Amino acid sequence: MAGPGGRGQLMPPPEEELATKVLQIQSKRFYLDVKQNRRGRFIKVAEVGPAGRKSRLLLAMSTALELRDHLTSFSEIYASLGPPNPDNLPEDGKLKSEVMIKENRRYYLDLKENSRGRFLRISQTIARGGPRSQVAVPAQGMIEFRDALTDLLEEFGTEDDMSYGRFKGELPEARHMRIENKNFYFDIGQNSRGIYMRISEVKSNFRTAITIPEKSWGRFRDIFSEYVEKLKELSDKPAEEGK
DNA sequence: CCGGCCA
Repeated sequence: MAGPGGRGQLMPPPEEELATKVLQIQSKRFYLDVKQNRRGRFIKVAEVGPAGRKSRLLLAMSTALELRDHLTSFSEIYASLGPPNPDNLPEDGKLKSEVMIKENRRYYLDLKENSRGRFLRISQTIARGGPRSQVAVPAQGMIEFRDALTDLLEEFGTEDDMSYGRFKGELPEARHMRIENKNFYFDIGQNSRGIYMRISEVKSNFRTAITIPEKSWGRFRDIFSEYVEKLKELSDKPAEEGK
């Protein structure tokens, strides 16, 4: 019920709104809001359809940056596509797909085509089988959408948010590990001080994380191996008095 | 002038 970070409703988290951009793309309106709460800055994307139907999506700034970069390659692919041809569509209608993984959230980007035309579906899942929020951007509007994100990121992205670019695509992918009832997430990131690994431990409504600079990974590894050896010695040794 | 969706 309570999502990660939900700590009861005594004190609703103060949420500050920093900026809003409104895009009109064909019959739809998109609101891009930069907001900020205790957990940091994020962009809320809200889609309002012609009948007032709404759907929304939350993006951490670093995810927004990644999405911005994907939008560039999605629009290149879109531009290179010939006229719609129902005969040679893939089964699922997907012309190109990407997945972005951000801690316990997955974002699926799919350039799709149906009888109405082409569109980019951006959908977000929290845990497996969990709620799914999504927006569908008409393919014609991807560039406009990307430019709006770029503006917001340039103005409101912190140095850490924006520094991801240099190594993008070269840094190892995030990993996830489930051990008993704990989830561990490993994310490699980069900021002005260098590369780091963030290890998050996530339980139902609790999370903690540490950030380990890349320079020290070797020492961490040495300490781990040392402990692994020590424990092995202990368990190899027949039971007797300690020390 | 919409309208897209269960990994």
